[in-house]
Amino acid sequence: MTNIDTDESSAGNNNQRPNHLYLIDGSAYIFRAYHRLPPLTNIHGEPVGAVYGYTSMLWKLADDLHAADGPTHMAVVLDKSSKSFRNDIYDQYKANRPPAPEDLRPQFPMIRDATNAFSLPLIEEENVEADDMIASYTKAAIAAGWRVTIVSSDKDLMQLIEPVEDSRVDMLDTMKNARIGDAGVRAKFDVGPDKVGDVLALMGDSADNVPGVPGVGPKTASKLINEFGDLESVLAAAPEMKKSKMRENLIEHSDKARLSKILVTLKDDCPLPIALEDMPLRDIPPEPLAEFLTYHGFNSLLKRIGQLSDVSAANKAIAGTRGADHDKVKIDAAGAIMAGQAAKPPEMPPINIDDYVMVTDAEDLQKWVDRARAIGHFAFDTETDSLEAVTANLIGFSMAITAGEACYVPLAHGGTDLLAQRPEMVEMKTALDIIRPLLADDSVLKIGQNLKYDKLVLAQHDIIINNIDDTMVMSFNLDAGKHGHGMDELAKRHLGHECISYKSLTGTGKKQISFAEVPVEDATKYAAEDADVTLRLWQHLKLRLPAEGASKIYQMVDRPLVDVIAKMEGEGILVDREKLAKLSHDFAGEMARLEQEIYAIAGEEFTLGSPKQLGEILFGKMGLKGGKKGKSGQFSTDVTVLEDLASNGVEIAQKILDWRQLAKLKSTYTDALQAQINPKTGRVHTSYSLVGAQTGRLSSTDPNLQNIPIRTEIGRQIRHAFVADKGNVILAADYSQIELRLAAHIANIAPLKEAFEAGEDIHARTAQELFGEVTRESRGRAKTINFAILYGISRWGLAKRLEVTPDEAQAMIDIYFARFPGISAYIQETTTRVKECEYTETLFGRKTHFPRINSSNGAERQGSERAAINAPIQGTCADIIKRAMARMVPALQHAGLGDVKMLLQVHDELVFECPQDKIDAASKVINDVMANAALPYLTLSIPLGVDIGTGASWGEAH
DNA sequence: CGTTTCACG
DNA sequence: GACGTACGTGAAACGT
Repeated sequence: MTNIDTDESSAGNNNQRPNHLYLIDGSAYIFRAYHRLPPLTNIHGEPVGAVYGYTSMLWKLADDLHAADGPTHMAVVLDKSSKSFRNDIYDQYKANRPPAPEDLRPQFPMIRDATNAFSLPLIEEENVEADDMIASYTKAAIAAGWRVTIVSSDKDLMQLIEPVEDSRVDMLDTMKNARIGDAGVRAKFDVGPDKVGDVLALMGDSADNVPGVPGVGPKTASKLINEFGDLESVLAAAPEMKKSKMRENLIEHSDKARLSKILVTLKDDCPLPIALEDMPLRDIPPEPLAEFLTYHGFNSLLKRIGQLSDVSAANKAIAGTRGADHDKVKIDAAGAIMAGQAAKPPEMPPINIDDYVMVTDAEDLQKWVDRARAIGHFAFDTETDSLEAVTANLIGFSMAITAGEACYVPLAHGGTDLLAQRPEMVEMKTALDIIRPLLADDSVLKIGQNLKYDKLVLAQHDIIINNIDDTMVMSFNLDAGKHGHGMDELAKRHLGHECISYKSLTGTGKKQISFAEVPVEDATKYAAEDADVTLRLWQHLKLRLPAEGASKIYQMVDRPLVDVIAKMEGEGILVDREKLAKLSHDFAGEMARLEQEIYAIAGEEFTLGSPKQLGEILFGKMGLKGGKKGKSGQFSTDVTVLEDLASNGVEIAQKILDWRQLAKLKSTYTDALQAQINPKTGRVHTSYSLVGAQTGRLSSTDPNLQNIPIRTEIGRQIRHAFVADKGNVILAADYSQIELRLAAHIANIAPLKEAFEAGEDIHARTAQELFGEVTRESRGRAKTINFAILYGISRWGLAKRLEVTPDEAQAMIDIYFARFPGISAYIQETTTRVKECEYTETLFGRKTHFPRINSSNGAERQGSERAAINAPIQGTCADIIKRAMARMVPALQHAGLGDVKMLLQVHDELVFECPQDKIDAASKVINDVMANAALPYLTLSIPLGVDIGTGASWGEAH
């Protein structure tokens, strides 16, 4: 891990610091990459594992470039031929090397292409080894007063490090992400860098066929050198040593040792083919690099091209604004620059809950508001009596102006109970009138943790919050997959602070009290702390956003969505209560009938909803076959098991399946939804979480409106209960096959792209490619395989789904990969990359972290691998529909369709409530916005198809 | 509070 | 040799 100061002392005086030359030992890297990476092939079928590894390594360095003491000059050094002066003095030198593997040889010229693609100078001289060239350049650079970093892990090169604590030469091992200086050499060889040659001469090097002295290995060699000083002294002292095999060997093989010394000593006076000054590091021109990446289909790198400059700009911004604070910016395994959790947060006074102020009169409040306006930003938080924003009552609010400077404004403590003692408070209306203009002011930034909630609560009081930053969303854009994004967790992680728990104030369970009943003194500590912590978190996270390349997704996609989602939740959707009640009643009747039949067959009554009891009845008492026990030792009774029984004519199984379906529909939907109708609005208001799904999708709770039934006719009836208000229709617009389209684009699957371009039935096309014919059967299988591919396939998983043997499933996978070579390249490239940097990215740069991708637990690791294959596709889909949503509101407004309301999002579908006379106009706008949502940032190689339907209910609109 | 099942994309 | 085999979610019910 490399720590680089970005404070003023180093970043602020770039002009004065010495030139810094990075010398990349390209040849050594190729071999390591070749052996370390799986045998990847590019889209042309050429082996490119080593090329990919090499390209990734250069990429990492490109990030390093922008560090404060990063390179000013850079060059790649390659071996041109296998011969050098060493072969003239010792014909056995490197003679034991096997020839390069067949699939590595064609990669050597590609390494040159890669180097050229990065517009880096390439040094390769006939009859000169790369090591000697590196030694010569190092010597010249040091003589000129420069610093040198050798990008290699070759131990021979360690001789070039200066034997002092602050060596001007160091080595960088990009695979281990380690920097090696004088101390690193001593740790490895137990001698200083200047004695490494002597140690190597004694121990020899089997890889290069350097003989050394028989019987002397690294331990003995360093011991001898430390005792006698250098090789010649060791050899001279040998006759005086006490009699041993080692003494004999030292005497007998002294010539070999001297020869070895010559062989390992680097030649540092080679003529320099390019002058030092002629390899300055410039911005990397994107075109040649893009061309190279495109040719090989290195798509994940390709789409990150923009970041090379992004990172540069972001880092400069940090160096410029940070000034006095001493944060470290470090380079992680991926080379992404992170000011991570390990970094100390910006310096702030400690959190002291006794410093917080309670504001109880209007003049005081006005002073806080004026101060917030003067500073231009503040943290804000509302306190209410409910988690449900649409119905929650406002109890008070808190503000934090600077770290530690926070207040709470109680508004409705003591409740409405006339007997209760009401504490002194600013009158609600007065207080709201004072903060309303501030919250609406576009020039003052409002910082909050999940501000969507506060927006909804305050919307009840005609307060609009403009210009926001949301720490929860910021955290999600930085750390999705690493940890949760709740405030308490973030405070602990980033500030080392344990927040006062809500429960400690209100209690839990039966005894729980409303926040309005919490004493104002306690409420002040709690609420002001929330605002204070939010402000501190913001100061921490806002620095990380640009440094870690997360600004784009935050600013372009997720931040604008907070307003949009709040608006949708506030609208809610109209639900036909009578329809649901009737369904509940019908389901209950049918369930009762089935229940009796089931008990009759089973011969006893039992709890039908208990999988445990059911399993015992079926496989124990009735002795049916096909019982599988899971790890809990319980019989499984899930659909696959019951369907299996049913298809074998087991009557009870089908009845249980039917009962189960009804029980599910009734409890989860028809009963529950009625209870979710908001009494104030008469509509159902779901709550969307912007941070709920690691891939960037939304999730929906209370109630979940993203899993309303559709697949079965009986379940589908529930959709008919979601209706439009008078004079309106429900308009449902969904992306057609968007995940497959994006997979075709991202993995560059030519036949699928053609099919989408031509508007073909994609599963039929897949069936044609795979099985040579399109039948109902083959199309169904093709559909299953298509989805399996998106999810990271395994032969066993596919076998289970298709009810074939794993071997047959594997055969289908093989054919699929052969017909669509892009997909296997994508899978290989994605898994390789995620193993290196532990995150994936969408086309819009959204990161999802996979901290368990290198787990030693196989199941855990493979699970992460499959998720990582899926994440860029699912995540890009989420990005696209989110962009469509953010643009939809102004687009409708602009078209004079402000009364068309966006109500729901279901991953690839948007549901609107639309005045009957505006269906055509709205359809056009909605289609336009959705189909073009990727533009202009991203031009896809496939069209995005949108299907739109309308009807009196959601069910009819499909 | 964990497990099982099942609703959706 | 076992693990457990499709990705992402949330809700309800059971049973400890």
